[in-house]
Amino acid sequence: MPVHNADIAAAFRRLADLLEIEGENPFRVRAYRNAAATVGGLPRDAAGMIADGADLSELPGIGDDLAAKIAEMVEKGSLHLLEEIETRVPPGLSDMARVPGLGPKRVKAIHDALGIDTLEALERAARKGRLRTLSGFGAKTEKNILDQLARFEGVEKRLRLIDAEHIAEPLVAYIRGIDGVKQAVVAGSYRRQKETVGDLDILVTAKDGAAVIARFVAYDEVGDIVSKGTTRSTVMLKSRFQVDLRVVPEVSYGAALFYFTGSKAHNIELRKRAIRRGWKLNEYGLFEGDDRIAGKTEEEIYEKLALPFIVPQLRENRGEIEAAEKGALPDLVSLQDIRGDLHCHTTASDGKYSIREMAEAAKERGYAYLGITDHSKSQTVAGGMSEDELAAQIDEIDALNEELDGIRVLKSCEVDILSDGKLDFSDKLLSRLDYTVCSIHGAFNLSREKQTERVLRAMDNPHFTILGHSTGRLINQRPPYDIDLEAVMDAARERGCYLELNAQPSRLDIDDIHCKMARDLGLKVPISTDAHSTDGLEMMRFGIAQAGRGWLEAKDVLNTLPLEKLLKAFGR
DNA sequence: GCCGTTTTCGGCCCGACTGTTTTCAGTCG
Repeated sequence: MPVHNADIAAAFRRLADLLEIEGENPFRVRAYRNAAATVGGLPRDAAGMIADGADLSELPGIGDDLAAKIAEMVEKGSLHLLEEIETRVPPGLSDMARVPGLGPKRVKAIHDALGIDTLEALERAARKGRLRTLSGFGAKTEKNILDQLARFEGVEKRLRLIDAEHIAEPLVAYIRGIDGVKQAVVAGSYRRQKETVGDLDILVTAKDGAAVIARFVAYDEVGDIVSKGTTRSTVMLKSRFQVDLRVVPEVSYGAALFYFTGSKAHNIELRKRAIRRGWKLNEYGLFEGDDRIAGKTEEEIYEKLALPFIVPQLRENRGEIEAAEKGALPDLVSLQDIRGDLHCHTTASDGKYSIREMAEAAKERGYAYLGITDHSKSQTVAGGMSEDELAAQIDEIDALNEELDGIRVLKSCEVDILSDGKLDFSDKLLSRLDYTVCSIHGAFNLSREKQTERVLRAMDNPHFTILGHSTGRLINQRPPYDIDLEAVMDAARERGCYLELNAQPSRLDIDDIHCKMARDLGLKVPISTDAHSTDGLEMMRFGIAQAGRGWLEAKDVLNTLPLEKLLKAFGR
């Protein structure tokens, strides 16, 4: 069974958990966690890199030992050290360590004293009041553990960025209305525009932190107050979504914004950079001894550290600091660069509006073109068109283009890729289109080899242009199907095809890491909304956010091209 | 386990809050 980066990262994370419970050197533990992040964020499968003779020890945080362990995983599909530790440390302990409030030390103490190694046994012991007999544990800790166990299931899910916005916007508006609040902004993964957000980190500047926090915890939606100090507070909303608030003085705004935006890995790199210069960087500023030499803005912190400003989307320690040093940071694509949308639906299949209405909405957004991509005949549940209906739609679009001014409607179709790799319409009909978006809507469970083969075969069809939502994942609902996107991208480049970045907040497919892979391969990425209504065109901004996280510049995005060049790129 | 502008050993990011202590350990972000 081929081993993928996610498997290697999971093994390293598990190893780190178990080593930590064993009381191993915390820096060794951190090395495994860092390595998990590095491998998980690689634009290519480590297996392929090794096959190509790459030296993985050149990767940041990967030395000879970890490179050898990655090779071992790739070769054998398992890790000897992990198996060995699992014979000493019961696997249930790593589950216990995931209970909020329980860390490696407490888990070890509970296991050593009471022999507990499952969540069930932990709950029984807490109910019987056995935990409080341990030194360092009291009645309150025991109750907290019980409370956490009660809500343990179903809590872990991260919210889609769009859902987080719906919580954050009214909350920030409320905080801005509190007396004495100067600035209030959401930092964290929300500001980095990650596809999902685990909690909200809100930064406030004000003189009297305690007063602000008193009002914050009184917000209507607050369920439980987890902690409440004079500078920070954590609450759990009634929706079980966590919000952290931090109050700092205005002079520290930039430093705090930097600190709470993260990512943690990016922050640590910059702190080390400060240390090398004999300084200290924390959420209050950049300090030389007791003197604050920067901190009011993020820009001055980067400047002092001899770096150009790095936008939040790039702050993942995935090469952005090295790029900044070399003056090679990407100038990220923005909404203003987009000239049109290449994937949307109308009443001809499962959309809500006519072609004309969609085209007018696109024109209002300042677009020069809009591709109409209704479903093909196999998509019966989504009102897929018959051959005759698509033929009629082609004529309708030709006539409409005669009438419309300032926007060109492109003739296309979201054509099903059948399970054998054939396309769902005849070549003769497809040849009348400006381009196609070809998508998988069924047979998700094929093996990686078969699924990849299926798409490559479809791509052999000369009328194949864009692969729609390339992995089929639905965030928090459905995992991606197993497919070798690297092979697909290579094939797409050879054949003049493209992989879509679907901007739907539940899809964002391809993801940031694969966007970067496409960029590295020189493969332009179309960013499309898959809109089923005029409002749906608005989702473009989520695609732009994901593209930025994948380092895409305007030149890397297909639909920044003006109409003539776009048609040329389609071979028309 | 990694790494080098104090470079092959001896460091490794930094601070707030809670609960248990009575000066601090554990956890979290």
